[in-house]
Amino acid sequence: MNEQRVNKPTISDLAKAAGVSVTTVSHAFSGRRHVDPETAKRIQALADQMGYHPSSMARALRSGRTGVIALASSMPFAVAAGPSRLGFLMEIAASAAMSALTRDLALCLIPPHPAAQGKGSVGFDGVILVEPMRDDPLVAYFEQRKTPIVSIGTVPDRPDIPAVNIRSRETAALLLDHLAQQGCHRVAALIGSAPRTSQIESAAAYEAFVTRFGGSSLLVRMGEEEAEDTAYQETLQLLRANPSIDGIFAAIDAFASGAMRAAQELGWTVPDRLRLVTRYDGVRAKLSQPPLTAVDLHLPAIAEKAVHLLLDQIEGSSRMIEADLPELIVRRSSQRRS
Amino acid sequence: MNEQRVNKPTISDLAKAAGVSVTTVSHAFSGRRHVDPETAKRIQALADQMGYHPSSMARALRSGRTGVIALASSMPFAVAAGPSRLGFLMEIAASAAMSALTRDLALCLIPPHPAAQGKGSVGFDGVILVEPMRDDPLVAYFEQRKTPIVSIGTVPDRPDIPAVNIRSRETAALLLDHLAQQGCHRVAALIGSAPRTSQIESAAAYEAFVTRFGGSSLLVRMGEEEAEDTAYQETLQLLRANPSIDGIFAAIDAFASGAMRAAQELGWTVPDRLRLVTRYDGVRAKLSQPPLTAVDLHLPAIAEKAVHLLLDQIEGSSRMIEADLPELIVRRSSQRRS
DNA sequence: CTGCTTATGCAAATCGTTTTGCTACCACGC
DNA sequence: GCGTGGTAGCAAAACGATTTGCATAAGCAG
Repeated sequence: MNEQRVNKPTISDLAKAAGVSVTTVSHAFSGRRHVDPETAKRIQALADQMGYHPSSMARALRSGRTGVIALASSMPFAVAAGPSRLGFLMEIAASAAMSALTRDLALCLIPPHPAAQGKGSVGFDGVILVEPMRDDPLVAYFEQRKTPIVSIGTVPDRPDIPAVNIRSRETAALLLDHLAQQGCHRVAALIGSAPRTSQIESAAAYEAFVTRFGGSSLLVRMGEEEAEDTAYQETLQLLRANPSIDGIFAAIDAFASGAMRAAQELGWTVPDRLRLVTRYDGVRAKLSQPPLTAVDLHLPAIAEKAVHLLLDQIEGSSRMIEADLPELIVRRSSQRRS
Repeated sequence: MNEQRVNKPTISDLAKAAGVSVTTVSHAFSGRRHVDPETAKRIQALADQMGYHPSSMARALRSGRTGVIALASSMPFAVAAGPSRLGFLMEIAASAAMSALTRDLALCLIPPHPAAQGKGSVGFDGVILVEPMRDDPLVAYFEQRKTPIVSIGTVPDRPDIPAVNIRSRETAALLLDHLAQQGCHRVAALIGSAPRTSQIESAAAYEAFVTRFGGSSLLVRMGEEEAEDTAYQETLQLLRANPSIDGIFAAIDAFASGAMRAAQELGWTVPDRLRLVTRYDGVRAKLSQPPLTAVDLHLPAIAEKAVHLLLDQIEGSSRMIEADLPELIVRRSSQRRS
């Protein structure tokens, strides 16, 4: 009992070794109360020597914070693992992980695994939801567990949930205006059918664009699964039925890839016969042939804001944050003279 | 003190409500000891009604397990955040997160942030290292903290650290043999200079290939930062200096992208004039024009094995796991007749 | 009735911190 | 001698679960 285990030294081991009480050691580390600099130095040295690290679990229990936040998307990773939206989610994940770590938090990836429903043995201090849908079960789940939530992209119909507005309306407007400027007269839109704010606002921006510039609306809504193939099929139909189309706005980059394939198959050259633009400037946009005009959404900044907001949320205050304005990145796929 | 807080109900709240002791409640949940089915049912119902969830922190403290494992790569995310190896790492991350969750573990992403050196307030039960380098500081760090380690791709010079062998030698051999079969006589190799097993074994496989088929070695080693541009530059030089080259083996997909650009700029058509293959079958390989012949490394399976192995490791036993054999995916970039 | 087993439940110790009172002790001015 | 203030440090009570050892009761054979 009073032997030292092979295991990690505890605070009381350290206290004993230093000849002080555990309280003093604790204060020496946290600085919550003054301890004699001499003593503090001795404790520090001894701690290093013994390889003492305060137990995160004990600290968590006492403080009520695990120091872990979660990143969750309602889009099954299995779907995202096709190259579809993996890039988008993971770019956020990587940035959020960095932001979290600089605040001494760890970031957990939690896939919406069916088996994980009831379980989830780990407690999170908060969760960042990526582009949740209307009535997203993840929202319900975390609200029931009273876990603070921050959303990247507002939660449709839930203005009460703090979110980082990723400005999907502005993004869509940017792209559509660009197409108009490039001389497009008949622009179609490929938009996801899931009720996420980005898709809802993209659709709204498109409708506004159509009524402003005249012409009938050519909006195709489609599911996110098998996004590229679906978009391929739909675009084939769309272009055949509407030979006057000269521009396409794809609200998801995988849609753009599919549309590009369809256009090429029909012999519509991009950008001469058809201009094609998409929102997310990921690998797809960059590597496409020709490269796709897209929008820099400032994802790392958005992730950083989300972490920041979540921390506020955990500590009580709540508010909404606007992301930086998105910026257009013009590439060949939409330019007047190739 | 005896009032119920606005906060989460504890086990003793529940026990009081059910009219039993905390012990009984605990047993009812864990099943470590028999409790009357009647009582158990009542407790369950009450728990659901009150929204009781056992505190993960208390459980962690008692059991010594946080239920959190980490995924770390020594490749700065900042580098990976260019589209370079993001795909590779993140595909593993997504899969590992799923595997972890099915075992009731959470997976944390930990970027090698400079500021995170001394800190890291969260305790991990174990860590999965992705393709660590020789003398990787991450290895030293976690060894010092006595955190169980499992590596994806063996740690060079550290056969004692349990790892999932991702069979880089076989992967390289597969690709090189394919090139030979396609009629290549003079194959060059683009290989990363970081001392990771994948690169070391790729180089070895290449040298073996060269000595077997004759001809001189054309191996270019280059850094991982700015991978695509570096490869572009190096390939330009390489092709100009060696017009007889008819095949390139790129050990990193970003290298392949750069090489492709260089070839196209020099007017070497792929695959007619030059056949190009790479290891990782990610977005780059699939979206490249022409698409790249690559290898299915079975990353999800590898991630799953890593999690499994780590769990063994945490519980004591230790061993090495072989990944499934990699499989060639032939695409246009390397085929004899386009 | 005694002795033995099985079913059920409880009280208390434990995990490693943080935090709250409280006690010395010293020095100073009156 | 005595209050007053400041400094250093300690003991003990949380935090919320799990687990061990013990207690009670019932069932049953002898």
